[in-house]
Amino acid sequence: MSMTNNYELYKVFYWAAKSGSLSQAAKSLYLTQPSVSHAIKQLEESLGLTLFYRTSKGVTLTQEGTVLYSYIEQSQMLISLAEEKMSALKNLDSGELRIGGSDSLFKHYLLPYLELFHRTYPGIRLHLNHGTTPEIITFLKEGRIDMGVVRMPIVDPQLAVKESLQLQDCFVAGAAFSGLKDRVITLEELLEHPIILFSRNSRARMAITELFRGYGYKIKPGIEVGSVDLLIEFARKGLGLSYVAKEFIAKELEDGSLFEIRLDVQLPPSHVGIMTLRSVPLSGSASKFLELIQ
Amino acid sequence: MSMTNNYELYKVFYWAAKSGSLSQAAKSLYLTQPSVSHAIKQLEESLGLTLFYRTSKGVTLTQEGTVLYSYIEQSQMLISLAEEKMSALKNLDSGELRIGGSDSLFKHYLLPYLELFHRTYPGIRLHLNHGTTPEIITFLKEGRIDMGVVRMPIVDPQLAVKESLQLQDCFVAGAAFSGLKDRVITLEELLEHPIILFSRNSRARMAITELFRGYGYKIKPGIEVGSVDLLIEFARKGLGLSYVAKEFIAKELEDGSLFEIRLDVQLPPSHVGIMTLRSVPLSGSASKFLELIQ
DNA sequence: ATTGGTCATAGACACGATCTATAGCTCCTG
DNA sequence: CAGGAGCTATAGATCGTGTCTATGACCAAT
Repeated sequence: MSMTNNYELYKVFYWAAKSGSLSQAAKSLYLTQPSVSHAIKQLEESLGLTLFYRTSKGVTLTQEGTVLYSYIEQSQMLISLAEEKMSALKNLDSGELRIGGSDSLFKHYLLPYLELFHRTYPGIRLHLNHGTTPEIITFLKEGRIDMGVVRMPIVDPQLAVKESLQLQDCFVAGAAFSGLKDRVITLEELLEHPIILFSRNSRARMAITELFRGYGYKIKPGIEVGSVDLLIEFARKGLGLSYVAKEFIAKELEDGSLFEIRLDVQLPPSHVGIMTLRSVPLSGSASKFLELIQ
Repeated sequence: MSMTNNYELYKVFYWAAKSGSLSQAAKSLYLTQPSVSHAIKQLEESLGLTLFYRTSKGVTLTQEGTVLYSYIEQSQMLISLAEEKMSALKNLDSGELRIGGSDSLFKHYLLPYLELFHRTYPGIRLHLNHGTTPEIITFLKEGRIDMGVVRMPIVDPQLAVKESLQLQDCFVAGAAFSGLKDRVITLEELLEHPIILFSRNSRARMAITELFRGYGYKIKPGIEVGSVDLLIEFARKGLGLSYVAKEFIAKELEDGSLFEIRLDVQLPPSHVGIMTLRSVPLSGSASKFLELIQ
């Protein structure tokens, strides 16, 4: 579709026009002067126009050459900017990292890594998209995020999932239920108390519902909340027993504002996985972040 | 100074990104698919980044590729515009023609040619710069005009001058001097009447002064004017005898509002020359106009 | 399973970009 | 005025590389 079959000629033209000398242009381009002379001639022939006045002290643009230069100069600038930008992207001086996940995982798991990453590569813009697991998967497949951080298990042939963290969920309570402290509680007894669970469509919620059903019980929360922070807060205020990953409440267990309820059954651990699209290479920033996490 | 040694790769990249298919790009560029595949690979390697996701139904840009595309697209657009513009310049659909000369020559000599030229090439912008002969020569040497139209003789080794029109200067008068009609007048008698001449620094003025001096007379105008139109107008109003090229007053001679004064000496013809810079190729529009003039 | 599309790879070839060498020109200098 | 130092243009040889053909691997749809 283009009339000139070699854009290289424009590069030569640009340098020749810019420096006003074919010899100078040759130096800038690491070519010899005859090469440049020839290139310009080729360009002139292919356009059917004379672009330069040749004098014994260099070259100057003709009317037509001046017009051409005004376009080519900008075009070269853009390429030059593009190359700078690409170099920045390569060195992770620029770019973006888009992660999907739940707020709780961001806050309680990824936060320190994100901090470190941001300090190491301050030029990379971080985009944190929160959503449910299916939403995250959709985002990923649409290319709107680079990776997703969700609870396992994930079964999807398009996704590469790497298990990265094991969580031990448990029931916890605050001072209001101190009668349950230091004892082993049965599921039956547990269910006599108000239960605080994560909202219905979450992975963790489905897992615990399933678990109780396996033992022949139906778990029915008194309170449903949308964030781990509220699970913790409500338990502390004595509104009920929260079901939450032990790793997320290390501080509260430490200072005694919450205690773990020991059950007569073993609650299964859950896993956090990092999903990426199997078929698609990672961006520079994404692969660097993955590296950093492990 | 540039990191990528071949801008051709960007062209290939552009078409591949634009069409989302290496095969398609190959068709657009009149290449084979492996060539395109290889070119993209080369570009990716030289940038150190992956630009495309390859799938079995084409390619799509990666994050980095998208960034690159945003620059390259514009760059290609500019080149494409440049090529269009160059084509227009070549076909004289666009461009400019800058002529230097005196108002009188524009009006009485060039006007019909300018009209024809403008009708033939309406896209060409005409710039008419008037000035004295030395000014015109300066303009020409500075590259501010493409050609100059002035009275001969011009002696300047840098200039190519083509004689294009012979003018016969003569003295004319209007009805007020009808006593001079149908007679042969001597120079002496002529000088008894008020004379209207062009302003002092003009070629025509210098020529006539010189001529009279050769005959031993000193010509001293009663009125000096700055344009041929005023020469004509003042003569018609009877303010004196104007010295003017016969070719410029064809209409007035025809309708009888002016008549030529016959002298006992032969007034030398003068010539109009078209000057161009000897060392410098003409612009497309300029050479076309020269062609048209002859 | 077959077909038709995609992109990737390998290896051969030929064209053309680039080089060296030289010439012509203009300007400047001793 | 001769000679030198710039500049660009030209000619011809050479080497590199861009391009091709042929083929493979993969995927999706029939």
